[in-house]
Amino acid sequence: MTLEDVARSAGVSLATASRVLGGTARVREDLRERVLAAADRLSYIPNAHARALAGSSSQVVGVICHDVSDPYFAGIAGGVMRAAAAHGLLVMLASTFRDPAQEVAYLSMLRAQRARAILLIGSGFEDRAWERAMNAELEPYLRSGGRVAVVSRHRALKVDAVLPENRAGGAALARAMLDLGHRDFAVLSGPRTLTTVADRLAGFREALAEAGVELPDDRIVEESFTRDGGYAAATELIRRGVRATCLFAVTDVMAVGALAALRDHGLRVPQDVSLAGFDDIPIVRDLTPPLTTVALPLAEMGERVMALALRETRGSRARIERVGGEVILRPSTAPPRRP
Amino acid sequence: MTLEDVARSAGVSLATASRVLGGTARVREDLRERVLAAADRLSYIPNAHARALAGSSSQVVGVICHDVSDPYFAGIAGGVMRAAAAHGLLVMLASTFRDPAQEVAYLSMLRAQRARAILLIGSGFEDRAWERAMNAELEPYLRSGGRVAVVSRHRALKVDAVLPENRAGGAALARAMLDLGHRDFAVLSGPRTLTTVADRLAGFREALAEAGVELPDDRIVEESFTRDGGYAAATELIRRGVRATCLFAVTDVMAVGALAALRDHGLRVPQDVSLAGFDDIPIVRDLTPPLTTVALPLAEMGERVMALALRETRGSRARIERVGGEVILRPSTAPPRRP
DNA sequence: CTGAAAGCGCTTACAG
DNA sequence: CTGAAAGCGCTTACAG
Repeated sequence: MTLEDVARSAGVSLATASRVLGGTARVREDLRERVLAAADRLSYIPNAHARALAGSSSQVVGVICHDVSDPYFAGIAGGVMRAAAAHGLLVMLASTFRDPAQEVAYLSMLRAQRARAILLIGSGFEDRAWERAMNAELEPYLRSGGRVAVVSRHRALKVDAVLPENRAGGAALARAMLDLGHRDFAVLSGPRTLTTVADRLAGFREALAEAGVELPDDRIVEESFTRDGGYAAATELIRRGVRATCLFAVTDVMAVGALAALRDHGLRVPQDVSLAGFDDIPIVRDLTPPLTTVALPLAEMGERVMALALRETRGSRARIERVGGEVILRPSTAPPRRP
Repeated sequence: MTLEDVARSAGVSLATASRVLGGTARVREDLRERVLAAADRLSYIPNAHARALAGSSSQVVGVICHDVSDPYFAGIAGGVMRAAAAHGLLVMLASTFRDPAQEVAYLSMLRAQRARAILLIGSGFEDRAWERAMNAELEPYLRSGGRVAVVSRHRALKVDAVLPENRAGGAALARAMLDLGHRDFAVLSGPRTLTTVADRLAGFREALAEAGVELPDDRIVEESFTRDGGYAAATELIRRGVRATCLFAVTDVMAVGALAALRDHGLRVPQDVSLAGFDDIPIVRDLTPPLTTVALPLAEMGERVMALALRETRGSRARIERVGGEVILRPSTAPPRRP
């Protein structure tokens, strides 16, 4: 079932059938109707590959994230999908499972697919070789007219970006905890090669420093970026005998694990120790206690990064859209108990 | 940058270059190396559209689910993505946001993309018109060699399927609750036009009936399939003054909302009322109290549905793989308090 | 094993 | 406005 069949069945030329179905040019009303009728009658489905090959632009946008099953990415992906639906676009979604090499490989596959735009969702890696490899893929793609927009990375990639204010958010959270009266902190961190982690940590630390509060390196435990990583990090802190009154998990997902670890070790939150996260994934308001966190509008970020990728760009410079994080105080944090 | 350029640069014919890069035929070693070197030197990226058009099969599989940002689908999607990566496939993911018409529309777009396989994840709708429209898309797709596999639906679609044992799971959960001593139940249900809901409910009800316990219709509250739907349903139950000792939320996501509602109304779980869910999404073990549920191996289901879609199928009949649900008793359920 | 050529299903200048 | 034709970038019989 090809356009050829439709054209023949409608008694018009291939070109006319194409123009009707593609909506690319005005066609006499009666011919138009005959083509439409024929297409319908034959249940004609255009071949997207032929279309793309022949020049019409692709309706596919590629999205690369670390892991769709992580609530943070799932939230952003939800926004991306909604925006895609609104524009009649199809989304190719790839999960790298945090493997930099996979990220480069997917980028290459997406280029081969001639995706109209590519969205990179999630923290970049602070890794020279990776940056070089990424740029080697990105640059020719951009030159050939491809559009790239990212959420949450910046450093070496000069493309449109939606940037959560990780640093400012970390700092605001630190100040909020200082206001509560805390002076002894510890951090449950993810891999610091992730820019997101580095930024949140830096902001948190700076705000503490401004208040004259130190955060020694042994108060920072680095674990994997998952619920179990959070559990392990909290456990390690307890093992070290760290006596902090307030814990900052660099992501909510890690905070969820930390909360479980604290409970398993008989520590009450917030009576014995306060705990705060970052992101405001949907579940954290339903934890016991509900989690203090820095809220990011995940779905909206997804919609905005898509909008950036779709905007007309006549050679204009990379656009950066900053997304503020709002500190939301919930019962998981409280003033420290006076000894 | 086309294959033509690579061939010229390597001093071979287009055909030879194609054979080397496509790995479709044996080529003399020295020519082979020249082609590879040229492709590398020119940073050649094949055009997937041209490849697909010219006959080589597509490397794309389409996945349609209700909502990626829902933990249930995110979990399954994670398994799908992992399987896709293992096979070098790209995944086109579409979220229908539970709109049957969107589902049909995406199916059509995926056909246009000539996806090698299409995966339908999530409950079907009990809706004749929808079934007819789906079959109208599916049938020609299958006839043209497309592969289709589904998770969680069956009725009218005769294709390979991974079927969670919703009915048996609902029944097993009911029996477990009966064993605990409960006799007064209520159900927080999602839309019953979703086969998944209908099945879980039926199983639950049947097992109760076998034990001589009735579940009157006014003990079943139907709300949307979300956290807020669960909250609303629990609230409605309380408003009605229903005096059940055990609540069954047909999905964990709804149970999360229900738990919050119960707490907000001053009801303790499980002391005042027991609560159980279904799915075992990752978060529920970290709730307070951890939630009793029927565990489904979400990621594995994703991997299995992909395996089904990729298997050789020389005209064999539809294969059904059943996935058992395991009742996991956690602290959210306890024997009813003796009045 | 290698190459010239046809063909995959469309779109779009180019004439008319 | 409409049609014949070239061309998009590949793959794959078909000869050699």
